[in-house]
Amino acid sequence: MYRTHTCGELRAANIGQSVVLCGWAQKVRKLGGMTFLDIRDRWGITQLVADEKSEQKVQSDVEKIGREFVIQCEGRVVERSNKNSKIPTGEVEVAIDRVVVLNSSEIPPFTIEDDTDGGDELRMKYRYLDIRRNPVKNALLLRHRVAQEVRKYLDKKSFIEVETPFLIKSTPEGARDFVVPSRMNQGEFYALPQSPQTFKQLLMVAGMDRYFQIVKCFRDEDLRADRQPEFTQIDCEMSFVERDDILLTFEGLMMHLFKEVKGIEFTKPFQRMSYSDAMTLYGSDKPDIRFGMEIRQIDSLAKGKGFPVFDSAEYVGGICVPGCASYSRKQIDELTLFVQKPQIGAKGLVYVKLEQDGTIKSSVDKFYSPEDLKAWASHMGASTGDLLLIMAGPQKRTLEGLGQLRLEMGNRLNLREANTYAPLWVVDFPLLEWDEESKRFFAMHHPFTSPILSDAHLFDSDAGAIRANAYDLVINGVEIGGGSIRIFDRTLQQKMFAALGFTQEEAEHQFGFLLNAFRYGAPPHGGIAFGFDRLCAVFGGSDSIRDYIAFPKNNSGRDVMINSPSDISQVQLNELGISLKDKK
RNA sequence: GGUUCGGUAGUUCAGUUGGUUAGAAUAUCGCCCUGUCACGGCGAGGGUCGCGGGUUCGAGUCCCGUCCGGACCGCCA
Repeated sequence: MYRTHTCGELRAANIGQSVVLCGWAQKVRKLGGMTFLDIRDRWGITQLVADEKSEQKVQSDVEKIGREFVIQCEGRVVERSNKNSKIPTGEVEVAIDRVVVLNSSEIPPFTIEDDTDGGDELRMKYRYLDIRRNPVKNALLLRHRVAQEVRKYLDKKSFIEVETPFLIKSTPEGARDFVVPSRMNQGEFYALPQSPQTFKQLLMVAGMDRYFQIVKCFRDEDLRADRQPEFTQIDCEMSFVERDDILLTFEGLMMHLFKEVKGIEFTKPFQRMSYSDAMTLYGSDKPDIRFGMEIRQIDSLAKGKGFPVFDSAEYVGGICVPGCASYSRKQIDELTLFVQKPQIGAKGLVYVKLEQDGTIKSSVDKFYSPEDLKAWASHMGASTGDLLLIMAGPQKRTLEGLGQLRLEMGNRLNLREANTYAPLWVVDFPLLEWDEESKRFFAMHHPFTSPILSDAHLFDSDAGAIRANAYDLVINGVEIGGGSIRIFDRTLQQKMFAALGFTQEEAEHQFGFLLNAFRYGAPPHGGIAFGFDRLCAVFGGSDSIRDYIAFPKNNSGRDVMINSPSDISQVQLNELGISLKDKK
């Protein structure tokens, strides 16, 4: 045994014991006659001390220890004369009897401290050092805790964990596939799964009834702070269920996680909102409902008064920002620039200030009387001291722009507190999405999503209006999970494929295995998948999922620690029957 | 594919209209220091200013190109 205790364990109750600790040297503080040495491991940090009473060898050994040396120390637990209330082991220290350097260390490229001096790139390159730091270490511990609680809850609810293959078949719908060449079948390729979607449905046909898996998924698309090429889902599917059975089961999972991991109890069921309400009120299919500031349409009040911008717009609407009537010209200009960014692309921003003295000032005073503007204010629920921000233009874009402006104002007014959690089910998504470029419908969720059956008659008349029996879980404006009731009827599935522009042959070629399975008695089923990395980040109060992944990739999909992707040898290429195009 | 911000000491950054020997903090090393815990004091070493080209008497600074990194748009069923 290298050690008797961990570095986070010793308390006043241990005083007088002889102990052996192992860990990394965090910091050596020499004070002339005495030396303090902090030793650290996953569990915590303990102060070691050598002074005049220590043997000469101990004193000189301690002085040779540098940062991040791996050391073993034998000593006696003593009470500190100066206690440190900031750390759990702060009442005691270990008087060193013997210290051994198990391994020395080069000087690390950044400091191993909570507030490190290292930038992101460097930390990624030396991720194994970064993980020694508390913030990253704690993120991984949190992730472990969440995973364990997921398994505990789902196991209790009779779900079983089944592994599905990673080397599968490329499909045309959805994200770009990562592709793996086959040596034994030259010229052919596996694809890595974007999710185990079809396999979990096959498991339902196979009678497993309730399946889950905490599983890696792969999508070859450009990255963001909350998107990695490989990420983890909590993937679930249930048989003989309707939508509400699923919502309640997984609302239960979320409540369990919030309680066990965060100590937060939800007493009421999660709010539910239709996709169309989410878009009209929040300009987003993943609204942050921690704060109000809902969008209001004012077409009927704003049009026909001679202001050409509004008169010609498909949609006029705005948000009421509480208490911001005092915003300066400069602040309003900033907001105008914000909505004019190419990412939002608005033409401009109209403001109406409801001043404290009861007067109303706006950027469109020329066109609207104070009475007109008062009508806007009362329609938008504004009161004295509030600021109305109005945008106009094409309906969808303007709503989305207002949605982004709303989030920006929420940030500016600190209305998006990290420790407040507002979960929300968004339901009744459109089944199909029209793509202008290819002039065809795409499945908004995936091709196996069931329409709401009362809408199914619209397949031939107005397919774009069909609502899907699909749902997303949104927490604090982050899409945490989504799923649907699946089609289990062959005729309906064929209508769906037809709407997506698949011929019978194409459908057979791509999804024949699933359609075949459906010939042999598919139960009604549905499921959901949660973004595990995002869920952990939300629990940790962070916008970036990277700290919750032990070894993440950077913006360009590179692992800067192992330097991948990388070349492979000509021998490997030959074996695979692959020749490379010349780079230009 | 696009927009935008950045790249200067091991690290995080500053560096004025283009002008002497490129600075600070921190880390590192040395000396001093008996209760530190962001220890303190004194001192030292440490630079391909991402790379290439251009403008100029003179470029860290201006221009062009390129590489790398961050955020975002497109994309992500």
